[in-house]
Amino acid sequence: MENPSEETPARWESLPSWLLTQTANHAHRLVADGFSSVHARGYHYRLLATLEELGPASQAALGRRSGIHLSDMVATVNELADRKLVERAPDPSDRRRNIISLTAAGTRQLRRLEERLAERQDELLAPLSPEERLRLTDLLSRLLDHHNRRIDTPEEPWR
Amino acid sequence: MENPSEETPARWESLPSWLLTQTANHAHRLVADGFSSVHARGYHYRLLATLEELGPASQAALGRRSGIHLSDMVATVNELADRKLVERAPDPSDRRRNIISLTAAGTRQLRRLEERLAERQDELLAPLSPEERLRLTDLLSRLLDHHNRRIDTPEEPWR
DNA sequence: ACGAATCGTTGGGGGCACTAATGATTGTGA
DNA sequence: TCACAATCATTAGTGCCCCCAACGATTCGT
Repeated sequence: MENPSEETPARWESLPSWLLTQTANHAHRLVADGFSSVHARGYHYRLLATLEELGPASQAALGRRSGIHLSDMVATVNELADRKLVERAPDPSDRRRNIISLTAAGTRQLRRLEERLAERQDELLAPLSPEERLRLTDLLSRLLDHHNRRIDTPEEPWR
Repeated sequence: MENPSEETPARWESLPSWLLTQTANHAHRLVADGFSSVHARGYHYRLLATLEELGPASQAALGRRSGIHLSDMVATVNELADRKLVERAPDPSDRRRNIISLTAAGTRQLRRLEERLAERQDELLAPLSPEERLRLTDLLSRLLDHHNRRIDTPEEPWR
């Protein structure tokens, strides 16, 4: 029969979905590690970065741009606001909304997070040559684009 | 590492760690979706597949092989045993151990899960040509190998 | 025979993604 | 203009995967 010993690769271990999710686990571990060294996690970075990109905006707008679910936005803003990295103020022109804005401390924190993030990219791709890194990011970008489109799909089926 | 200049997507969206984790999210969604159509999740598949590969084995052995944490093994085995997909019996030769074995129904379930899994691989890689798929899996495999080695710490420095 | 290691189990936690329901507010169109 | 629809913030909860600490019971190594 087979080799019943230890180093045989399980069947699923060559499946693209497995390779992808497991490699992503490592990536996540690396990045989360860097983030945790400044007491942050992914959502914090995503929110701060989106805030810098958009400028002051409502939680809903930030959620749409950053991919953070509206209901997770609340806690994320709370956490950042507690640490004065972000400010939450009512929108006078639309009383349903809060306007979230970046503080100076928030900007500094964002810079730190970007540093940690950049450091880890190299660690993540360590075994690949520069050309291979480009190929990988290209392939992944295309996959991601494809699946994002399949999900966003603003409905237009009529006309 | 170039400057993507105009029409900047959010800065982080071109980072390898982002591409990887987000693509993995799509992969996970696809697969989990297939699994859930037969009332299963990733751990169930991994356990059943490992069980078929190893034959009856202890929970610890199955955990090591499948990458499922020992403490998660308990619940996973419980869930599968409740549905008679797996059997848990004491090991007479080592009373610390349980011997887990696959039932006929478990094998049938495994076949179903493998079907769902295979179906989704194609969906996942849809936008890529056959050559590109090979390149992607090759690159990912190398990344995964690299990071797995850095973590496993195979104990052998000793005699 | 002793301490060290292993096994199963319990009971947590963190992070990310997601759903449902609610009250408040704003918009829209008939 | 007024009823209805849509949006916003919030709360409360789920699911999945990964991980940690501690425990009693058992077996192993020396």
